Amino acid sequence: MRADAQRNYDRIVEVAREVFREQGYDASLDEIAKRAGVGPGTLYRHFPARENLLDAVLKFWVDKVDVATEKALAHEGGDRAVLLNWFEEYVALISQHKGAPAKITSAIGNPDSPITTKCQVLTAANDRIIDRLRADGALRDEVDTIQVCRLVGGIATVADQGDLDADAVRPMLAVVADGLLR
Amino acid sequence: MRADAQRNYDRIVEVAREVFREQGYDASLDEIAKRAGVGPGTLYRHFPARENLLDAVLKFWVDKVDVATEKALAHEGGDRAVLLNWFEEYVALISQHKGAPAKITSAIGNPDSPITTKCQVLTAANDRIIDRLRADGALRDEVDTIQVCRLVGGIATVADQGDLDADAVRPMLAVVADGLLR
DNA sequence: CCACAATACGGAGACACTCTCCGTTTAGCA
DNA sequence: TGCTAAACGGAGAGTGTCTCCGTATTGTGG
Repeated sequence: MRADAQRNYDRIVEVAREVFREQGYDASLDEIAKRAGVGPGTLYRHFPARENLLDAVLKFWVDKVDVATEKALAHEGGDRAVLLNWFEEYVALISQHKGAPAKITSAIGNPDSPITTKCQVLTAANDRIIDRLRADGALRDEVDTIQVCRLVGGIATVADQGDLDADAVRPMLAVVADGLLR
Repeated sequence: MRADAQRNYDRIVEVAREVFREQGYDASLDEIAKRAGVGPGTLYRHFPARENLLDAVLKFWVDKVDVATEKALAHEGGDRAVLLNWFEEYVALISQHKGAPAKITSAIGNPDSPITTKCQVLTAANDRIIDRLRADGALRDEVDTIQVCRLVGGIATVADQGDLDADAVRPMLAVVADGLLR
């Protein structure tokens, strides 16, 4: 990639991260272009669809997922506490900005999505937690990773769109956890 | 209301019901106006916000909710079967058109929403099912109606946005049911 | 160091949607 | 039938998406 192109690409992603956080995932792309000091044509050449921009914005976020997974695996307490703690982390991870939980969750299990690699990171993280709990014999047999991602993602989506706080979310996560544990 | 106003109102609702079903809840309101043979001004005078139109579209739907509730209460089988059967009905009820599960679920518990009366119908229906199961001593103590609506609504939202079919939804509903039952 | 592809830029503008304002029309009553 | 309150409807302003193409920049080979 040419040096000026790289510069613009990086600048757009940086600005998009900021604007998505401020205004949510529905923010105007033309405004992002303007704030980044480029024309709309430049933005759309680098990111043909909004989701491609989201994918780029989530680049460093992958590391956060890994850190959170490690922390969850190292969590003190019983299986239920581990699972609940992870669910809260998971919700926080996919709720970085308004509209993100829905976008991410609906992309899970869809290999054609521009953010499919990010979804794989998430499902892999869930796999690790689930494997650990399964090794303890704590989970029901039919538990499936993608289903878990969707269940918790659904709660995150509802919380995002209905402006619910953590106290309203926790008991819902507990229901799902209890439905998964033996 | 003047007779011509009533005529236009009814016609708009009728067309909206059709268009929402065809194109989802995000359909163009100007197109609905055009198809109904009225100017956009007329549509917006009757329905200042999109949600007001949704509210009107859902008028007869209330009866369906009541019928479905009766059927669920009369369901043969144990408590788990009753609950699962109701959840499937519930998902179907709020998934009449694309985008509806999210809109309805995020309005639950929000008295300022234009569709708040419709949400009350839904929560009342859930109350009846929950009361019945609670009378059997089948539910955990901390179960709360609004939480149940949100949990199942979250699944419906994810299914709607990710184009999941009933076979993918059922096991997720089962997890929630198991988390609610003793 | 320069010329010249190849690459990238950017903004004008087409298109779509939302929503309002206000001049015109119509219903229904006296 | 005539009058007034109610309702209509469409032009158009505002906003956002996305493309096309003339212009500008980069970096390489001579």
